[in-house]
Amino acid sequence: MGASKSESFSTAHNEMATLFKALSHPARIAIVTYLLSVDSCICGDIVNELPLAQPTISQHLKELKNANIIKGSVEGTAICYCLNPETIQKIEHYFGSITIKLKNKCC
Amino acid sequence: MGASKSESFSTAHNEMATLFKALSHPARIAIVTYLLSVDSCICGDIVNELPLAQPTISQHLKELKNANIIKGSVEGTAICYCLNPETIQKIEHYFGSITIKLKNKCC
DNA sequence: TTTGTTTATTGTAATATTGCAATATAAAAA
DNA sequence: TTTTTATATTGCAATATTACAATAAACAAA
Repeated sequence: MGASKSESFSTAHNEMATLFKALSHPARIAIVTYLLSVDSCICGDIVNELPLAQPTISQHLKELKNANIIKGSVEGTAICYCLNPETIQKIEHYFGSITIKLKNKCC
Repeated sequence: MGASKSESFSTAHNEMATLFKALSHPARIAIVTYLLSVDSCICGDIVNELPLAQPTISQHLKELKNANIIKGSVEGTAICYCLNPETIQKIEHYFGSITIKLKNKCC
């Protein structure tokens, strides 16, 4: 095997897992952190910032984009990437509701 | 290649990536959801609940445990698993601080 | 048009993950 | 002690991910 049996799980569970998978690599966390720390958000800046080759960064950006964690807009030759607040809030809400449920439990 | 260049990134970035990787599979999301929905938290119940074989569940539980997302305590022959509130709060805080930073930005 | 700049895609090698049968381990029950 | 019950480990096949060189695509500038 090797393929995960995603069809055996609910859409909601698969959606959350997909979001977390997009964030499960240090380079992608570094990209998110970088996008938060700067005003502009040009792809080339990310390539200069991270210790990875340009095709690798492009691949990581694609995964973040596919998961709707970032959005990209064309700015002439360059592409400006930024975080998608909706998706961030979605994840934040997920953990918020877990915390509420945890308060009414013990172990 | 195939190995991620984790040594090129900060400890903080690697730690967050490790937490998200632990949550990046629908079976592990389903386990977290199940633990939140029940009072008891016996391993065998999880095996009955999920559409995966016992060794596979055991492997997923191990990954959640390694990431400190769940804790397990021996109860006779059985093992009682539960969520670790500290780790959940850590992740919740991560997104909380992102949201705050995002409010002071535009795209 | 040609050249330079920026980002994406393709192809591929190295490594990691997933799933499970078989088996091991550990503790309770008989 | 032997048996049963519950969970973990091992070994392996199928698949996915990661990284990057080479190349392509898209667009601006000369």
